[in-house]
Amino acid sequence: MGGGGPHSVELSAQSRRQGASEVQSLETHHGDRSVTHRFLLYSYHFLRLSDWIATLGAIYEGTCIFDRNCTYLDGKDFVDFGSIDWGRLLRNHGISDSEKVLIFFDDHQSELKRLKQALKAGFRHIIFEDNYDTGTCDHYFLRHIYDPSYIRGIYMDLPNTLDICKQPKILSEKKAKLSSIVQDTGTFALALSLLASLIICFTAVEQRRNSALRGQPTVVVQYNGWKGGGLIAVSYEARGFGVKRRVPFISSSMRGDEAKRVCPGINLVQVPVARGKANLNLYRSAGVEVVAILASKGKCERASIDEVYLDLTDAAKEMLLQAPLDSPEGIFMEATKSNILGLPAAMIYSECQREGKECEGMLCQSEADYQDKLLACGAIIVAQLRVKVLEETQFTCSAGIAHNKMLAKLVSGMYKPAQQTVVPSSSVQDLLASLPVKKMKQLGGKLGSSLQDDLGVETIGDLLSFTEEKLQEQYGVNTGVWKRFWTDTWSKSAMISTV
DNA sequence: GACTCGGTCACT
DNA sequence: TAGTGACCG
Repeated sequence: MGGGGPHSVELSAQSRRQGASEVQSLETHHGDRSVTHRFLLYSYHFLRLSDWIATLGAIYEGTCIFDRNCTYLDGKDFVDFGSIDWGRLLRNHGISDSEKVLIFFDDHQSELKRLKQALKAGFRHIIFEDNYDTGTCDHYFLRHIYDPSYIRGIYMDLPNTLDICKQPKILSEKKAKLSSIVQDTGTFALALSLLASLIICFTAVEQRRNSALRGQPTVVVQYNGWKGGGLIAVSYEARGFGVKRRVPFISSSMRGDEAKRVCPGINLVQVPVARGKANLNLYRSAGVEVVAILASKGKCERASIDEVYLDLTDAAKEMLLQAPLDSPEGIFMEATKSNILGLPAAMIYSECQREGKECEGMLCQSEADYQDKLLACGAIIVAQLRVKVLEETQFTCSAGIAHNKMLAKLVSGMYKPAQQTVVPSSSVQDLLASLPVKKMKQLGGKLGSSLQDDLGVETIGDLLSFTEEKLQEQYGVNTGVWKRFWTDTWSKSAMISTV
């Protein structure tokens, strides 16, 4: 069933079963619509397709209709999309212009592979849909890397970012320092770090230990005696029920009893105890397992019990040398070889623009600069690593891929669980400009609050508009936090291996 | 009675 | 240098 990951076969079988009933309901539901255009269907499953058909109906009002006269390439008649003689099949349906066909992919296959095949067959209107629950699998495709606007609010363009603080009042000394950092960054633009963060490793570890907990809402608690114990980790299944470690606007944390009330079926796992205290060694060693895998691709720096930074600069450069990303062919080859694209994914929607040329342009992007290409390689490597981690440890993890640790960390949790987020060139400005100060590492506490309350700043953009004198007057720029802020923001945050 | 508590960093 | 506080997860 195509080149999917280990989940594909299983999910496809499930999807097929659901497909039969789904088709039934589609015909009933859309049967009274007037047919103005033939909708050719290639699919071997129809998971939640009805929703999408309805959506399409709204988008392409009157032009997209489910048609009884479908050719089903399904079951024993299955032919892979890329192997179908589309010219002949279209003619059989009286369609002469393939550019007027809308292709709808819901097959959880490599989007790049499909895009290439579709373009080759003359199709120009393509929608990719994917609808598995997040966290079950992962997915990655080029637009993530090459389309700066695709990932909202993330960008990396140091000179432009500096423009944010164009106030001439910045102390010349500080300015010089900043410039030197930027200069440094310019040369090291080749440097790339990324952060991978193990998601809720405590519950994941417990779920791996006890198969009965897998897929079940689970929390790890300590000090079971009072109100069910304090929550130290919450699985994503449990989060779906509204269980969380901290309850917003209420000073107390959620405890075991409260979790049980919100989610009666929840599993409370007692954290291991040694000498009367919580012993997290089990979870630490789980992290070590992951780091051991990541370390094969670059220097690792453990940031916390469940987070690690990985410097992929060399690995990315090497990949780029071996397979320059100038041609889509190379990208396709590498991407396919990397075995990341075939994995079913969290919901990703992409649509080629009306003109086929734009579509191809999106792919080629030969103007994409070297840094972005490195990021692209980094993203591919990370996807590979995450697959490997999943296979070898059963843990899923999220990752941020960026040119410095601060940005990587910042976005690593933007899409989760089990997803990765790339910080392409040209979006950092928007991100930082709109980033609430408290989201910035080290500004999550009192200092961040003071900045908001005293100076009225809401975003990093606001903050950067303040002069050095003002900030110094209020807080003193020489505090460690402040120095770290600048360093992490502007520099590559040189890796310090602690493994 | 109870908002986890231990690691890390910066400062003194 | 040991002690303290902020921050984090």
